[in-house]
Amino acid sequence: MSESTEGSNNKIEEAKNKVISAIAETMDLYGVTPAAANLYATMYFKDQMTLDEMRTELEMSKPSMSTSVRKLQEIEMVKKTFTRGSRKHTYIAEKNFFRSFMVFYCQMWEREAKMNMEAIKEAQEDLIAVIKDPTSSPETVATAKKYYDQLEESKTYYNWLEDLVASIRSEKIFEFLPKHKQD
Amino acid sequence: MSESTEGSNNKIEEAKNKVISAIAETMDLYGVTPAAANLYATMYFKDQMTLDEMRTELEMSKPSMSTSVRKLQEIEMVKKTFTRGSRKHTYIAEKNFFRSFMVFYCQMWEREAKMNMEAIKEAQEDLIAVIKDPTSSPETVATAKKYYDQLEESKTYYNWLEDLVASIRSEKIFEFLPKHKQD
DNA sequence: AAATATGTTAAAAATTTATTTAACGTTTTG
DNA sequence: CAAAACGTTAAATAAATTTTTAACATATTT
Repeated sequence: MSESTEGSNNKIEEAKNKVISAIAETMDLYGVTPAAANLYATMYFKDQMTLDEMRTELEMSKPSMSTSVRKLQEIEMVKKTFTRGSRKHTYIAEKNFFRSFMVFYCQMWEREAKMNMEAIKEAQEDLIAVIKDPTSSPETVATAKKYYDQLEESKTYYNWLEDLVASIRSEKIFEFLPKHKQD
Repeated sequence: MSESTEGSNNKIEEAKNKVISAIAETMDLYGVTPAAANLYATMYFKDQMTLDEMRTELEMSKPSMSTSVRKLQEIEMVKKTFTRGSRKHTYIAEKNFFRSFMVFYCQMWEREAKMNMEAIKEAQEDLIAVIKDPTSSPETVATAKKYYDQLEESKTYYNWLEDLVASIRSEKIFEFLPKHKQD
């Protein structure tokens, strides 16, 4: 290879590294480990990778790569692919950020809505019992009512969150907010 | 206080605790410390609190409360209020989850879009230089073009994220996805 | 002005999380 | 069937984060 083409190749690596760093840094905030974040960002520029390639490329241990790739599969940012002829498992990165967004946030929000709604329902049942209890003092009943109403009010938010999830899953959101190029 | 009203009050505490636990647990995933998560969830059922009340209620150190409350102020889930007559600072929790959602995600997504767009722009400049460089081999040029196109494609996503942020900030999103009760 | 109240910063300790090394279980190859 | 390849699990180490204790700065009261 000529020396100047080697320079061009280095420049390509440099360009990739800038994007890899940025992706990995923002992924940190998504609750994945640095290893997983770096791994995904690296795979974003690869067609497919095996565990051994991962650990060579990132200079990390194999179990670390194994764990990271599993976590990435959970949030569907990486898929396992069958490669005939190879004993090694091969993995590819999901390169469509829209799909990653969908899976990640829908999972997260659904969990949040479900958990909190469950707790709210139980709490409201308790509060109703207090309100109906004839031995509760008027102040106690008033307090129970206040909290009941506050919780009732908050349901609006969780309903909305669930609607948001549904509109993303069904892709209806893209009718309201279309995908487009430019900038 | 009669014994049965005391029981009712305990029941109210129990009801609150269920919701506090659920909120705190989901907040963990939002990148705040357990102390901050518990603090917010506790404040959600209070009118206002001082640092000393916080540490009494959560049985934690004052610096921990001080740090937590500052973090919560950053993401605008807590505001400082002026209470005349009191030397102590008083804080109130933002109880409108819609507003918390807006501030938190808009901050997060804007940061992500900005950071990654910046990196993409720089990377694309590098890649164009490689493509234009007459000493680059045809394969190198092809590779550079491939990455350039991949990055160009991904811009669509970041543009969309920014549109999403704008539609949340302007509240236009609620025309598409209205807030409503029921369930 | 001294003593107290309030909140923050800095250093230390404790806890949690991430990563690695080592061991293990399968499967495959020679 | 023994040896090697591959991946995972478990225990140990390393690193990072969270929380606390202690010291400090500022303002307020007496």
